[in-house]
Amino acid sequence: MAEKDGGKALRAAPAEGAPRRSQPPLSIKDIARIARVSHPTVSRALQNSPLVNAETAEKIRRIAEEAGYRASAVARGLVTRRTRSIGLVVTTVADPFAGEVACGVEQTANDHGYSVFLADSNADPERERKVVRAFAERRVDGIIVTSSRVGALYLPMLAEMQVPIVLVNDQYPGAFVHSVMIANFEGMRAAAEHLIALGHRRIAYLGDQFGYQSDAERLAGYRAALGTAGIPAPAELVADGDGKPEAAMAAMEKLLALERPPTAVCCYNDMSALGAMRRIGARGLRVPEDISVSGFDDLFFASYLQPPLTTVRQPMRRMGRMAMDSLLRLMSGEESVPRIRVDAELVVRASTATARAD
Amino acid sequence: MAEKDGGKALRAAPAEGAPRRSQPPLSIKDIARIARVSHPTVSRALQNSPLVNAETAEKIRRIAEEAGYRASAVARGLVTRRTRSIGLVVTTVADPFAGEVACGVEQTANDHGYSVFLADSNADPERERKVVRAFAERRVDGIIVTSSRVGALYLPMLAEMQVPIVLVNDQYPGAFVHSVMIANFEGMRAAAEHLIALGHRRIAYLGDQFGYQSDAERLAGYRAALGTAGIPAPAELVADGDGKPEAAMAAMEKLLALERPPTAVCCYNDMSALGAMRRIGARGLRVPEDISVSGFDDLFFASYLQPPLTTVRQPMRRMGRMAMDSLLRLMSGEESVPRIRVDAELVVRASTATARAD
DNA sequence: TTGTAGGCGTTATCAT
DNA sequence: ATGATAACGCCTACAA
Repeated sequence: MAEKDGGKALRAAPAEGAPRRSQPPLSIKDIARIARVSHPTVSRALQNSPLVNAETAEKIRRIAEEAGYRASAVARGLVTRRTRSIGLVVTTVADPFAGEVACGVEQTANDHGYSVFLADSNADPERERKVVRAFAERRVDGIIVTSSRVGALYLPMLAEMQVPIVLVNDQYPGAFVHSVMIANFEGMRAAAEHLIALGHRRIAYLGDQFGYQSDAERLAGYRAALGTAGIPAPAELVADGDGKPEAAMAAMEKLLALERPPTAVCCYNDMSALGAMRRIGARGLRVPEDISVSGFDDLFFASYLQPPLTTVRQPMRRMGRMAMDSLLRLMSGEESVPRIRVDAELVVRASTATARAD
Repeated sequence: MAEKDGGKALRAAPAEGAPRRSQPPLSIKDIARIARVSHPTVSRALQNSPLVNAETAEKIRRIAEEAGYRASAVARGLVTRRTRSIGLVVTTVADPFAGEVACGVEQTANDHGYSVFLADSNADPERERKVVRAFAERRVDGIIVTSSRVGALYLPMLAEMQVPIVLVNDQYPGAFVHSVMIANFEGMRAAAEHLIALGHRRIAYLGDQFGYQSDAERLAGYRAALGTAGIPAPAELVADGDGKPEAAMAAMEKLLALERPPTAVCCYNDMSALGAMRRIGARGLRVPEDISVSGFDDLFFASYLQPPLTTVRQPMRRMGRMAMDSLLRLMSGEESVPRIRVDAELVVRASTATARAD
């Protein structure tokens, strides 16, 4: 029956300390032998090619299914020169913003048959180099970068790979890549206007010194709101955090130590707001009675804080999906994929209130 | 000079709508031609094989470096039958616990030259099937599963792949896989003992009905503490959430509606505590004055809540690293990789206090 | 120390 | 409609 056996049974034991698979996975030739057809026919049948007899195709598919055959994506990638995999770079997935975006990216990717390589850069140049190298070697078809603290040389390195890149909320001057961006300016302006409408006149901005473009745009939105209302925004009211609670506490400390402390604070993001609120509480002051606080992102915990946080919502998961959608189009050769600007939405909760009459 | 050219220049334009790379990546043969050696020599040089002349090797490495050559991991994977990639399954990376674990996994993986495929299962059976299929086709060398709500048939499917699997905080009766587990029992018992020491006698447990083993063990720890202290733990004081704030609010609601509501609540995790505290606040009650609340995990926001949350800390990132360490050993053929039990640490903050004298 | 030959598991290009 | 054959880019014998 099985006259020639292809030597599969003879295959030597795996080299050096790595007998991981007891049985090597079935190959297309195994299926071909069982089905008594050539392996190209199996290939065609499994791809639902019309070039193969319907019955034969059905039979082959049944056999493959029963045998638990899984075509090797690595072999396919070698010949087609497309791996159907993408690289996703984040500073750290442990960051809630990055996690949400990653979730959206991953879902859309999977829906379209793509797998996602995850890479945390940790804002470490050394690690960034390794990430780029790894993605290049893996021959990913495209790359998405988000919440990056990436150095200036990082992106060019990625660009050398000759694959499309989509940035989420990170844009660089003269960017050579596509992007999905939240409306930073308008979002923060709305937050500031909200505080102004509540009667605040002494409003601080607690920023992210590593936020690059995002921070610059949000700061500009804050300034625009104050400017339009004829409210001064002295330099002392602009404090630098780093987008995380810890640094925000220190920044808030400075603001509270001012001769005339602010009655309201626009924070760069919710993580900063977390730190700011904590520091305010530690000083024996109350939010919003003594100081109003607004955030940016609307992370899952925002509505559960005490008091619930007024913030500017980003549809993070959807932005991840949009980024992947754009990447899919770029990968399929589309030239005219638009850069996307996503509207931000002010969500008013209880951390902002009418200014004290002081 | 270049007599035979291998036809590279003749290569037809990429098939159907996908001219993604303007230039195909350099191959090992390209480097060989430039260095005027054979490609196996290049291969050896790049692997720092002692079998190649030191000078030649140096020259080859220099040329490869200058040319920006990146060996194709997909071609290598095909021949070596090891992809040096692993699959990481989470219900969703947007979950803070999963994010932390993923971060640890990713770092350790990268440090050892492994790449990580990320897959969100979303607790959706359909998606779970796709994940398994994708990992099988990608020929991952190993798999890590965490915070899974996976169905009972899911794990066996993964097991069919014949690659090592490591579970983080998920264990099944008669599990055939390795795992890194937090000390659920001892951790929750410590939390309950802490509340008992504060004088509480009416202590509730707000669980996770999908938490399987984790929930069962934590519940047992809670019961053990109460039992030892001779305190009753009637069924009405055990409420079911799902590990997320929303459901915890509903569960807390039920507890508050009891004829004799609890004076303290042990929550399955911090996300549940978030919801519980919110509901308590919404009822006009105060934490910890009226009700003490404890969590589990010590997520980043725990210490920033108002009041800061008393909780049982899991070293999540480290657990991710440990899982990857175990997987590395399993992948290299080690037989005796121990299952790991990680100690949990009670972190007392301000959400728990002396019981009201009622 | 180096080169030649073969094969990993697919898909693609020819024949038939 | 199907089968033989040749890549894809790399690694690993074995030969020189």
